Amino acid sequence: MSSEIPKIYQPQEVEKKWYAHWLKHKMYEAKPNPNKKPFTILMPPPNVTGILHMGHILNNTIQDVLVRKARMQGFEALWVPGTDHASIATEAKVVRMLREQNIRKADLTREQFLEHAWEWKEKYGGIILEQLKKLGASCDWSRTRFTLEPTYYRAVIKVFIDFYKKGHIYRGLRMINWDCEAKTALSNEEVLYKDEGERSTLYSIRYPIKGTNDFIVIATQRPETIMGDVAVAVNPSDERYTHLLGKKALVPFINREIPIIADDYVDKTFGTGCLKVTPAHDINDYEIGQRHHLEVIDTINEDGTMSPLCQMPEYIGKDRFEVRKRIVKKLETEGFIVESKEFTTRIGRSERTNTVVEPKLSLQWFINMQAISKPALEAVESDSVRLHPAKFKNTYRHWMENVKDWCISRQLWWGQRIPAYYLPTGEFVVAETAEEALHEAQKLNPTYTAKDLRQDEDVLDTWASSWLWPMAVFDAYEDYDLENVKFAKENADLAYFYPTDVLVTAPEILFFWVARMIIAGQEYMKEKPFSDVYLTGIVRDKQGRKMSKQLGNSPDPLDLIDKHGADGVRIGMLFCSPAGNDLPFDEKLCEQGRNFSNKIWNAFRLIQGWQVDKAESPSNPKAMDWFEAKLDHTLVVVEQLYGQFRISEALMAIYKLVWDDFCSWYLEMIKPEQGEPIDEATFLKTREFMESILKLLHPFMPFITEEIWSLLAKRSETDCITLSAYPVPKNLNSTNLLQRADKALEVISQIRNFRSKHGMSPKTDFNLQIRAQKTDLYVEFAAEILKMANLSGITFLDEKSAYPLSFVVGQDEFFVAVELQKDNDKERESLEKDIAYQKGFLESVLKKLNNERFVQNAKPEVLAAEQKKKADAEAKIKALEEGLMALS
RNA sequence: GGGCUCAUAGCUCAGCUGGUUCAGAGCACCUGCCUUACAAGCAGGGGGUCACAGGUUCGAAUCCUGUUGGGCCCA
Repeated sequence: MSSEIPKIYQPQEVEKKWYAHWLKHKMYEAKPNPNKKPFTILMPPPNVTGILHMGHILNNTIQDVLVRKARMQGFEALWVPGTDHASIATEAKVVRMLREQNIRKADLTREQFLEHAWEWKEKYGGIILEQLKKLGASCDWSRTRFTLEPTYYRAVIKVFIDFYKKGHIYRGLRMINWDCEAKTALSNEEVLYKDEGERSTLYSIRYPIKGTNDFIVIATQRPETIMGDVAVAVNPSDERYTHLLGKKALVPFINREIPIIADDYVDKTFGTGCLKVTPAHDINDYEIGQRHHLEVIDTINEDGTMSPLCQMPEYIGKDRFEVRKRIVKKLETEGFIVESKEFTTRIGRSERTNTVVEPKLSLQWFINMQAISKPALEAVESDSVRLHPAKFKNTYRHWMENVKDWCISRQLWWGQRIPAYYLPTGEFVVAETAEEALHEAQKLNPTYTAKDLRQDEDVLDTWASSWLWPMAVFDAYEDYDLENVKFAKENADLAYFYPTDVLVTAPEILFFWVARMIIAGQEYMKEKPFSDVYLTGIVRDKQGRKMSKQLGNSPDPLDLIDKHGADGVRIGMLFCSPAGNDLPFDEKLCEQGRNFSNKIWNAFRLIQGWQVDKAESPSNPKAMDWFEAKLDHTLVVVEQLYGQFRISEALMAIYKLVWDDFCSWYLEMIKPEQGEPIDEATFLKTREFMESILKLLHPFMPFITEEIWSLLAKRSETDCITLSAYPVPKNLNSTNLLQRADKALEVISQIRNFRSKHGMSPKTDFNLQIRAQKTDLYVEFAAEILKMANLSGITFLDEKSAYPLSFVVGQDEFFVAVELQKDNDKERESLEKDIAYQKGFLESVLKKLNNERFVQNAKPEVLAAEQKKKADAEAKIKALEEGLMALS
């Protein structure tokens, strides 16, 4: 026994050591290799602001498993890592950081702000990738990309221009947050709400119904917007107002006729249940307006004063809040106000100026999706891109068939700035650089100078950069010839690694990202970006809540790795994570993973501790044949499961092979007596088995397998399991052997069961008498049965035994040659119960066999199976009844 | 409101085109063991009217219809 090997596996130093070793020897760097097929995975780039959470652990473990296996199977395996600049999240983070330093974004120029942002990115942006190394991720770090780095930036701009030229990009109206004081658009993140809400007044105002003396009473907190009203909406199920639907109401003062419409958005319990619809000044009203094809009347100017469209000369040019006061007075004097009451509401204020944010319709940039999404729908429909699990195909189809245009502009600074330049006339040109833009502008009017051009302030949606990921990581657009819409020169990486193989991501970004990548791939490569999409579940806590920082219900993955080892955590995550299903995470799963590590470690300790006797001849040929067959069989099963992306099931198959078949059965069969040496043939074969097992495990548990691999034999520095050849099955005609062995193992289990039932210690041996029609199976496995069941001998009988204690396996009867004080009543009861069950079973079988229609309709193999069931049951009943008779 | 999807041991899930690989796995649980590889272990065991109600069939967890209850996406 090698005393220097600890009894319990210690992952901490081992993991650090091997990860450094792999990187030192550049074992995960890939380049085009004509002698190998490529296998490529692109990491969905995590937010650069992110820190590792359980979702990343799951997602990246799966990717690592796939890429490590492919590498061992002889592919040129490439896993490209990187981060996403995440414009909204990062900008918010930087703004918050600056505020802590008493710097306001509004006081900075765009350039100054971006300087701070880059500084932040350099400092914190790599954290998440460093954390992934702790997990064991076998990425090619030399290829790490960032979606805002210069080449990537250029790619995004090029694509914008290309799409613009192709006519796929247009400007359209959309509701944004507007700061009337700063006269600027705000992102949602720049709008603040007081936690406790704000006090406001809710006015109930009556609008006359046209052609009657009746009124309808609406409730509003913004009476200054009534001149922008285009409808009154009520809930369709609100019986109070059903009779008014289709009638016209008249806006006070200006007497505009507006329809009374029904819309589900309206909350019956709020105010009077009647909503005035003002599409220009409220996002929800805007949507109602869209649904009912209503006009938009914008009555408020950029600076928050009333516009001429309000049709009230005395208010034009006056501030919205002043007008509110004056109009309330006027409504009161003219008898329109029914009630006014104070209430608490949520009011958005500008982070910059603290003014009340005005929802404002604004021109934004859109991509016309209908025009470009057809090939992407087709790619999934035809299974050119396969989704796992396939149920997402339906969801995908539905979305793609009802695809909406994509608003790609964002009111932010951190991101690729929209390359549109406005001219004093309000026209604009689109160009890659300011110089080119000027050039274009001068085509319109040669007198323009650089000063006449003003670049769009907004940046592009982050997804408008990440949808190019599969091409941009290979610098595809550096060589892209926009004029001719094709790649100008050969790009070796792109040619070799594209299309990639598998994308592993979350279902919630199936449309935001996956679909758009397919669209972009079809657009520029005329080829899908990947063949298979593995959609993972959401990691939840035990109560089923999504794990999030706000809830604080997510364990820190690095703590878990510290406690259970990276291998343990990886295994724990995968144990219960079928594709597409949520997984309620429980730290116990990592413990199970850790226990498994320890089991493997101890199997290694056993083998390592053996003394080898070269003279000895192999004493366990049957056990070796059997395990060889079992291993081969598992290899086939595991390969199938991988093919179907049933990763957790593949893991479970390997888990059982290792724990049950290898440790509990095989090693126990061949284990020499205490202090005895093992014969060399068995030792070598067993070590070979161990190596195969380690290889099977390596994609799941890279560290412990590398460590044991290095200890199991003398090896050179670069002879690593991570680059070793994955095992392949040797002999596929082993089904018969496995079936026979199963039966032998069943007998052993039954003997153990018998002992347990009769309170007999496993240490007391006895002779086993077998009455069987065919005894060859027991002769074949005699050595194993004797050892595993601790028997003193096996004898075969033609007759019933004199020993009354027996059990039945299949059609064979087994007698335990030992004098036991037996409890006749208990024994009889147990036998009678068994007989009753068997008779019931036989009856159900006979019912089928006696049914003419069954015999006629059932397939021959089904019929044969039923007949065998009948024979087995009859034999068993006979044996049990004999046992019962012997008792009396 | 529209679409998609799910419901099987205490928990997490397998169960392909209906028929002992049909009621299964892992964990948890119970019993007995510190048997020198491993108590983070060994051996054995008990758990389910397959959400509910109908239907099709010789036969349904599996196919059809409805009900109920979850989840996701879009609005």
